[in-house]
Amino acid sequence: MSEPKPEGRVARRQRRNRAALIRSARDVMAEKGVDAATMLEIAERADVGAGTVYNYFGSKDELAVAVLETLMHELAVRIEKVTDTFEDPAQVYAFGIRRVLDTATTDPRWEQMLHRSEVIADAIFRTMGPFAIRDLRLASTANRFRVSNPELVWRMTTHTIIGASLAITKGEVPAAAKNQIVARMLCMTGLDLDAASELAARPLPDLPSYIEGE
Amino acid sequence: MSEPKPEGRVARRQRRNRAALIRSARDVMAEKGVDAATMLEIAERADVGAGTVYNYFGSKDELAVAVLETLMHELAVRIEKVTDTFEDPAQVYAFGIRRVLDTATTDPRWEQMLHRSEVIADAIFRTMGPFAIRDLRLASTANRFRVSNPELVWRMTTHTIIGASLAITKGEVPAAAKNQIVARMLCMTGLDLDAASELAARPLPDLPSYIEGE
DNA sequence: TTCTAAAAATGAACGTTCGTCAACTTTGAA
DNA sequence: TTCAAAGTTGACGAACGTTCATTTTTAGAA
Repeated sequence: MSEPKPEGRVARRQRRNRAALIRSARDVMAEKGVDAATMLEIAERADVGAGTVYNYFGSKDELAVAVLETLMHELAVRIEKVTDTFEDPAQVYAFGIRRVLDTATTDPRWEQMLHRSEVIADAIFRTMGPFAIRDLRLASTANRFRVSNPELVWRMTTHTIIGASLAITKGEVPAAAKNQIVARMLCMTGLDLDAASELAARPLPDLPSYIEGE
Repeated sequence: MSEPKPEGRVARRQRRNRAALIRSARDVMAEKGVDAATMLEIAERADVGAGTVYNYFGSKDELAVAVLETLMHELAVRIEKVTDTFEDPAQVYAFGIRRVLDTATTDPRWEQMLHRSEVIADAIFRTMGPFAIRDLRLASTANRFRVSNPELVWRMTTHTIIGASLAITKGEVPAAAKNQIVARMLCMTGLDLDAASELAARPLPDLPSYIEGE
């Protein structure tokens, strides 16, 4: 281990390049969609040669996943800031779901990504899973939910969120149905329909904006 | 309308070509996956020129959707044959879901398609929707389910099915969890967890094999 | 500061792909 | 038999992700 070594120019440039590439890819993919975004344009916007991208990401897909994870981590942090003042553990989980659904259907950067459902669902599962699964556990021990296998319920919920977001984005389902959607998703936690509907209809506090560096 | 005209050679050849293309595409895509299947190989296996494919299907994606719809229609017909003897309308819906989940995780032709989650979920929604939505309605009027918006519940369920199938296929969730998965999906119909679990655990009659021509 | 070997960046070139198109063949009514 | 319309064909263009030989930059030793 040679950790204490001072950060050299290489390391600094690599961090800058990596960040610039993710930022560039995030923008291009949000504008044109993942498929229409070309590696060349992404590289150019990041002020980097076409081949350099492959020193940082093994493939276009890997880059797309990195972009997704960035977006989701930011959202998870913002949600966390609000929910850690909540009393009811079930409400913490419900709030998270509602905000993810809202963001996915509102933020144009997410919308373009929705078409890679399986990739995005997996990214949500991994990135936001630690928060969601913890909340599911807490609410279960508090006897609000009845979840024996939180990983499973969370995985099913991520796919449902993406599916619902897609349907709303495509106009197949009105955005006004969001509360209904959330209620049905909450039913998967063992809550009965009435309790779930009530939980999904509670007032929704605003999210704080994201501040770089945790 | 010139319906009564006897079917000419053109029409006959077109039907043959179209069917051959779908069959060919179904095989190649099942073997190599949707992306790895090239339009050239599909055309060759159907004994047709490379350009001809585009007279029948506007794009590779359109062809993939046609393949999916064929598979799903066959499955829907097979399910229908069993369930129209059931007494409990809730069980009809539950059986359908269970069988779709089973097929998606077992049939190699489905497995390869799972990676286009959003396309396949949409195809399930449209192709099997008429059956599923009807069953949801029947079970609701019988007071077994509580579903005010069956289209919405069905749409959410399709995405959940695909997500769960993907997870099982990738080995992230054991196949033994299928009953749990189905139970949680049934919760979305307003059923409480215990009733849903019971319904998901009932003995599962076999499916008849598919017989060409309804 | 100067030198050097290793690490990183570069962008032209490569191999594939989808989808198009002008030439060709088949069809069936007159 | 004739011939315009409909259908088929495979070579082709354009565009993409990825590779790799070459050049540039770096960190540390002399």
